[in-house]
Amino acid sequence: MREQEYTESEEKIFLAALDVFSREGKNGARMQEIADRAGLNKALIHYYFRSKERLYEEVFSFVMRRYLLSLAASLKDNTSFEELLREFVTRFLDLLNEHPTLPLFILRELSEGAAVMEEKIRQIIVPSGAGLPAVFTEAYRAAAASGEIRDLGASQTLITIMGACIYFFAGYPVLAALMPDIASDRDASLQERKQHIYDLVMYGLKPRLESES
Amino acid sequence: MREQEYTESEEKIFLAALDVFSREGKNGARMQEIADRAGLNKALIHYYFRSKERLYEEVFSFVMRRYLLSLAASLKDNTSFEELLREFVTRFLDLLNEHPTLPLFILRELSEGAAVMEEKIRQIIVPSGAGLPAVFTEAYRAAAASGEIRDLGASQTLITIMGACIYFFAGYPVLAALMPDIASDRDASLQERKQHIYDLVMYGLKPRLESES
DNA sequence: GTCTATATCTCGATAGAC
DNA sequence: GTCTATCGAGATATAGAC
Repeated sequence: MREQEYTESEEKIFLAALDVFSREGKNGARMQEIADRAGLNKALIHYYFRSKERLYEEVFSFVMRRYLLSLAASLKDNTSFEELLREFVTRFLDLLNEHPTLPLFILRELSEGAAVMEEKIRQIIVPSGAGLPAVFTEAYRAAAASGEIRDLGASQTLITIMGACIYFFAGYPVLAALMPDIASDRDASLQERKQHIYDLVMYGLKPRLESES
Repeated sequence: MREQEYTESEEKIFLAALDVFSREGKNGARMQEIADRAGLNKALIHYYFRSKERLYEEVFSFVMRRYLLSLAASLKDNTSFEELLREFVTRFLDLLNEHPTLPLFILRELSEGAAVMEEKIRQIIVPSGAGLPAVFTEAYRAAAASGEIRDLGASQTLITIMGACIYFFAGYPVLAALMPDIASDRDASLQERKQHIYDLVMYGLKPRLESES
């Protein structure tokens, strides 16, 4: 929520919780493990955060906000759609690589919380992320209007780009098991991935002269 | 595992477990809820499946196998890469739409199980899914060799396609909160999605004549 | 095979000393 | 603020009657 006003112990707990919740999920996480990892005891967690539920909420809000703000930031200050796309893909993949558990952490919460959390989700997502699709959509429409790209729908395109980025991390265990070339050098595959997504999407959006279907 | 040799009660339990585990995850699921939903009692679950862990494993294996086999099936018997792509996207999205909890169910397990499950994962994935990337890769390489498409890497392209399909479902709560146009008509968005992915990818892969960058 | 009743245990939460 | 010790809810798992 704030993290500025945190005392030293509070922050130790928060960081430990971030770590444990990311790996184990809300239900899988154990207060004891969080305490151990923080180098403190369980009682202190309750002293500062009252309950597991509240601690989790604070961690989730923080993660979600960081995630959306980071995405939104990478969309600002680009001169062309082409530059925006390259910047977005590069920075998004770098962000995910720094925090590989991040996408599943968020997605899992959304599926488990479903109905109950829906309202809370909106409270977090909309303020932090409002800039995200707006900036992208605006840039997309401008580029489409000027003829720089085809209009396949801004939202649909953004979903495709994000999915293409996220799935590399979220689905990595499956991918690695199925594709030896990906498993053999993860870092190289990730770098290739930046170029691949940018290339495929940009090429797919650019109008072509009168030729094939 | 088999489901053929199941008795009637066994199958009731299995189906109830499939339902509950899909919605709640391994840790969130309660044996009591599975028993209630099966119209039986907890003791019987242990009689047939011994423990929650074993029951979960059987459900997970089944889901994973069905998922991979279904994907692999949609790749067979296509005459051109273009047809294969259209068929794959359409059938994959239909599969996910029928089982919207499926992607997160699998992804969650992979993240939680991580190190421990890695070996078991391979035992399930590789046999069931071996055909998947192989068939795609072969078709991709043939099309690339004949000049029908550009060679951006078969694995990278497959990851992009799968990610673009899966994220619509896995990330739906975020997407719906951020994009009013998606939220307003989910079914229509899903149908658009089929066309969008096919169009963007196919157009992005097709070589163009000498023109712009 | 199926049930009820219960044992056993894990974990979140609290009490209370310091 | 921080700790140890412990409670009590709720979950998995088992015993044993039918």
